Amino acid sequence: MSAFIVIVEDEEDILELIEYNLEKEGFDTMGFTSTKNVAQLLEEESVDLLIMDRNLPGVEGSEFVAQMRGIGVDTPVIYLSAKNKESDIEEGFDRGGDDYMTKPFNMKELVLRIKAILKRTKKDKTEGKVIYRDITLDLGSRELSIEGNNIELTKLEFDLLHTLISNQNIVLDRDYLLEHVWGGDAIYQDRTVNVAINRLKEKIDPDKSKEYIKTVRGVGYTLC
Amino acid sequence: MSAFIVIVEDEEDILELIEYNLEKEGFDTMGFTSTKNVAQLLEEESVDLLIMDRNLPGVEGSEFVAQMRGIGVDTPVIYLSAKNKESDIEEGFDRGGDDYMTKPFNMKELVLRIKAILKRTKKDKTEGKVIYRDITLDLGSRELSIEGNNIELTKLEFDLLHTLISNQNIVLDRDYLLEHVWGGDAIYQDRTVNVAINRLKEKIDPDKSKEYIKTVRGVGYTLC
DNA sequence: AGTCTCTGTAACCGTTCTGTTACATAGGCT
DNA sequence: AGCCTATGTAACAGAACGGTTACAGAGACT
Repeated sequence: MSAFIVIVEDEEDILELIEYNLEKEGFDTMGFTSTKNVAQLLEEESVDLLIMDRNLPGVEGSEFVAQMRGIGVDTPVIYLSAKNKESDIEEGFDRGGDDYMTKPFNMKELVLRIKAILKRTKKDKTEGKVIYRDITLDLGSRELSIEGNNIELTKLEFDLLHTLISNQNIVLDRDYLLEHVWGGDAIYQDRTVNVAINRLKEKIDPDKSKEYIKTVRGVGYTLC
Repeated sequence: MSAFIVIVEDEEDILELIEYNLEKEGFDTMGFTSTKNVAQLLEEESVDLLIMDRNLPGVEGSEFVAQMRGIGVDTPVIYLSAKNKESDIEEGFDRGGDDYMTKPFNMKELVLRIKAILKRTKKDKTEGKVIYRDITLDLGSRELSIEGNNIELTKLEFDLLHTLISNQNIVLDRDYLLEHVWGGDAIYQDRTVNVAINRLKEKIDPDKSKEYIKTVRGVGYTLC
C-alpha cells in the first residue's frame, strides 16, 4: 500500500527530514519549498496526501488549500505549524484540513497520523459474502466454509482466495496476484505465489478431488 | 444517578460556565464549541441529554438535531438561544426539542430543567441489554453478568466488550477498535488494543475455557 | 499529598506464518 | 523419447505477530 505524499515546507532541512522518514516507511514523496508547481501537481496527479506548512513566506498554506478545494481538489491535508495557538488550530480545521501538527513534532506521531488518514480515506469496507460453487467466504467474520464445513485460513490465504473468487473465470497472473494480495510495493520472487497457491489448494481440497483452482500453464491461476 | 450531558455552545466562557455548574451538580459533561464530532458521540455513546445552542456559526442547532432524529438518535435536548422571539421558541419545539431556554439564563433554572427532563426520560428508558452466549451487558447500569455472576469492568473494558458484542461475527481490526472505543482523534499504538483485549479476556474468562474473544491473526479480534 | 486504580507503552518470548531454496514432477515441444 | 521449461512439493529459517509481564504516568479518591 504505497501512497504518494506531497510535502510543502520552506525550511529545507525540515523538508528533507520529513522526506527521509516517510520514504523509510515506504511512502513515495515529493517535496517542495513553495506552493509553486504544487497546484498543477494536485490537479493532474493522484496525490494521496498533502503535508503543508502553514507559515510559508508569501502564501498562507491554508489559503492555498482553500483555493485547491475551490477547484475540486479534495486531497487530505496535514498542516504543520510553528504556532500552537488555539485560534490557529481551529482555523486550520475550518478550512477543510484533515489534521494538524505543531512544530516541533514527533516524527513517529506524524507517521501514525498519516497512516490513519490514508486508511480513513481509502475505506470502502465492502462486507458480505462471496460464493463460488460450494465455497462460501464470509468477508465479515473472515470464515470459509466448504460444503458447510468451516476451514481455517490464514490472512494471506483468505485474501488470496477472496481475490480468486472475485475474479472467477478470469486467469490471474502472478504479477496481478502479487500486487493485489501482497500489496504493490514489496518485491517478491515469483515462486512466492506458487507456494501460496499450493498451500491454499491443500487446505481447501486436501484430496484433490474438487479442482477448484486451476493452473494455467505459462499464465497464472484461475477459479472456473 | 449520574447522567452524561453533552453541551454544544460556541461561546467558550458560557460553555465553561455551564460545564462547571453541571459538574458541581454531579453530572458528567462534555463540551463542544461546534457540532463537529458530536454526531458520532450521540450515535455511539449513551448520552442522556444534549444542551444545544441554537445560534451556532454555520449549522443551525435545531437543524443538527433534526438530522440526528433522522438517524434514530432520540437524546432529549435543551436549546439555548439568545433570541426569545415567540416564533423561535415554537420552531424549537416543533423540531422535536424537549425544552428551551433563552440567554441570559439563570443557572439554577437550567439545572432544575435538566433534572426534570432526566427524571421524565429515565422512566421510559428501557435501556437495552446486549446479550451474547451467557454474557449479558446492561447498557443502562453498565453492568456485566456472566452466567448470572456480576463482573466489574472498567469503562474501557466495558466499551470494548460492547463494541465487540455489537459487532459479533465480524472481525474488527485494531484501527476500527481504536477509532470506536478509544475515540477517533487520539493517536495510540496498536499494541494498546492488544493489551486491552487481553485484560478483558482475563476478566471475562479467567481460566480460558470459554474462548469468547477470538484472535484473528493478522487482522484483529472477533466475538463469534 | 498520598494511595489506588486504570491504562498506555515497552520489552521479551513463544508461536505461527511465509518467503526462499532446492529438488521432484509434469507438461509441451521437437 | 528426450529435452526444456513451468509448476508442485517439502524443508528451513527468518520475520511477523500476539500474549504476557512489568512499569510508569495519569487520574480519581481519600
